[in-house]
Formats: sequence, C-alpha cells, structure tokens
Amino acid sequence: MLKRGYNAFSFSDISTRLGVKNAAIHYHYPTKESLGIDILRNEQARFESWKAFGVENKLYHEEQLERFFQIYEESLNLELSICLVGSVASHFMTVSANMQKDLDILVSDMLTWLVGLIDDGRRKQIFHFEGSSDGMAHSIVSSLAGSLQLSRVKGPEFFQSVKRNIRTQLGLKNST
Amino acid sequence: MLKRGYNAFSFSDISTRLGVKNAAIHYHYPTKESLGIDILRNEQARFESWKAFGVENKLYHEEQLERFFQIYEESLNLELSICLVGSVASHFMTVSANMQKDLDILVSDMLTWLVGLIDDGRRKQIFHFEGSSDGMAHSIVSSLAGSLQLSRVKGPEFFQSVKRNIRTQLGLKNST
DNA sequence: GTCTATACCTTGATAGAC
DNA sequence: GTCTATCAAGGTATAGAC
Repeated sequence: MLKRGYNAFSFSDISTRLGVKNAAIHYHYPTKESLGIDILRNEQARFESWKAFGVENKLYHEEQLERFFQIYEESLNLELSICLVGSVASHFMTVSANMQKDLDILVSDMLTWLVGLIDDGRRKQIFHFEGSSDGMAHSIVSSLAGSLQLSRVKGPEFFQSVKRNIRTQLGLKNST
Repeated sequence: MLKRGYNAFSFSDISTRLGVKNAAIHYHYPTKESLGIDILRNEQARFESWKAFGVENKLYHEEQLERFFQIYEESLNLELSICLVGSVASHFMTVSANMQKDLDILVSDMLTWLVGLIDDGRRKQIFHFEGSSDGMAHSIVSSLAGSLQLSRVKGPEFFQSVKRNIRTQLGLKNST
C-alpha cells in the first residue's frame, strides 16, 4: 500500500509474499476496503501508544520533535518512500468515504499533537519563531511528508536537508 | 493521473471523458508509459516557459515566489489535490526507469530554479532567514507539495496556512 | 484457516474495417 | 483517426472441499 498506493496494490502483492493464496486474505478481510481501513486504524493505534510513551517518559520538547522526525525517517529507511498518511492523502478523492473518515481522524490527531508541542514549546521559550504555531506545525508536517516523496527522486540527503531546516527555523541547534 | 495516480488511472478514464473509444487513445499513445512520459515532458515544457516569463518581465523576487505558489494553488483550485510531481513521486518506485528519469529532470529543474531565487533574494536582502538556501528551498517545495495533499483532507485553508508560514519564515509581510 | 476452483470485471493492447 | 471486435492478463470476490 505504501509502495504502490491504495488503488494499485493488490491482494496478490500480499498473498505471494506470505506464501499463501489469494482467498486466504479474503478470510481475514472480506473486502479491500476493510483491509485499507484496518491498516489506517492500526496506524492510528500505533500513534496513540507513541504519544503515550512520550507522556510517560516526560520527554523534553526537543526529544519529542526528534521522535516525530523518526516516524518519517523510518519510512525513508524502509525505502517505502512515503508515510501512510501521504500515501492515502495523495489520492484522497478515490477512496471510500469510510477510509476518508479514518484518514481524517489520523491526520487530525497528528496535527493536534504537533500544534500542541510547537505552541507549548514556544511559550516555554524552547522554540523561537515568527508567525502562528498552527502555520508552523502545518508546515512541518507538510514538509516532512513532501520531502519523503521527493527523497525518492533526489535521494535521502534531501530529507536530511529539510529536517535541518525545520530545526533551524525553530531556533534550535543542529547538533542533535 | 493527478486524481487517481499513474498506476490506478486508466485509458477508459480518458476515453469516456473525451467521448471516444479506448483504441483511439492507443493511436496517439501506443503504451501507457508513452502517455505518462508525454505528460511529464509537457509539464517540463510548461515550466520552461513559466520561467521564461519571469525573466522577460524582470519580476521581483517576491513576485516570483508568489507565482511559484500559484503553480500549486492551481492544482488546489482544480480539486485535483496534488501536483504532478507529487503524484508520481509518491509512488516513484513503481514507474518505469524512463518515467523516473523524466520526473527527476523536472524536479531538479524546479529545485534549481527555487534555490537560485531564494539564495539570490537573500543576498539582495529581500529574504531573511537562518540556515542554508538549499535547505530552505527544499523545505518550501516539500511543504507546498505536502500541504496540497493534506489540504484534501483538512480543507484548502490548510494550504493557505502553510503559504503564510513560508512568507513569514522568509521575513516577508503577509499582506501580499 | 487455507485450499481449489471459478465467476465476473477492468485493464492495456492489437487487428482490421471504415 | 476512430471504430468494432477481440485478446490475455490481472483484479476483487465467492463457494465449497479439506
């Protein structure tokens, strides 16, 4: 799904890699949509525990930001090119209403979290920047998702270059 | 192609809208790949004349930047959700080597242009920011492409929010 | 839970009439 | 240049045996 996109990936992609037959997948997921929705909800659940980890360990703002970078960097290292959100969002209008709804929930959740981190960090004088916290958070998410895709074309160094720029624009050092 | 992605769009999508039959398309484009490549080269040519216009009219740096925003804003208004580059880049590894090459040319061309604008604008004290011009330019392109996709999920105001943030981070007023 | 077998559809592509 | 007709391949999905 990450590699080919929701529309273009097939049951065979899964069944052949698992060494089973096509029908075996249908036992677990009656329709393709049900599979797509489950993947989205799974990602949503992963993000919830990801957030919980940060709270439990009382991580600093900068650590949280670096962890957020890592979410995207994992995709980059897996050579999957893009995050799940970007994969579905890029062809949003072609997926079912149910998938749109679940993607909306996931995206909103991530945005809310990041806006909170950025805004709180600024009030605590950890981040320094002009403009609105909303705009900055939206820009960060967009540039991470976008650079992941462009890194497929221009190489992984492209992503690193964007990451450094984000740190700089937040008034952080780049030694991290 | 913009709406469904290269892998998922079909000859029927085109022929039905044109009111012709499938075979008619094959007369002009023997293979799907030849069609994809032509679309990429067409976009490349459009960008060349787009650049030429700016040179001929000796546009200011800020005007050039706003025109660059407009490239993406057009896609947003057409409700196509994403730019051509992002559409193909998001599933880069599934397209043919020839398409990868042409996309690389297009992306590199756009990046070179924007890096030049940003760097020159900073030396002339029109843009003000910390960090490298490369990183800033890469971030701008990434955030525009990414926000276009996320705007499908969160609405067009999301893109505007990112646009304002870019202006702010370049030390520009947002009255433009 | 997985298999075989199958139904039905869409896809990219080709041949030949007009 | 477009049409009809047709093709092989691959897609989602289902039924029933094991």
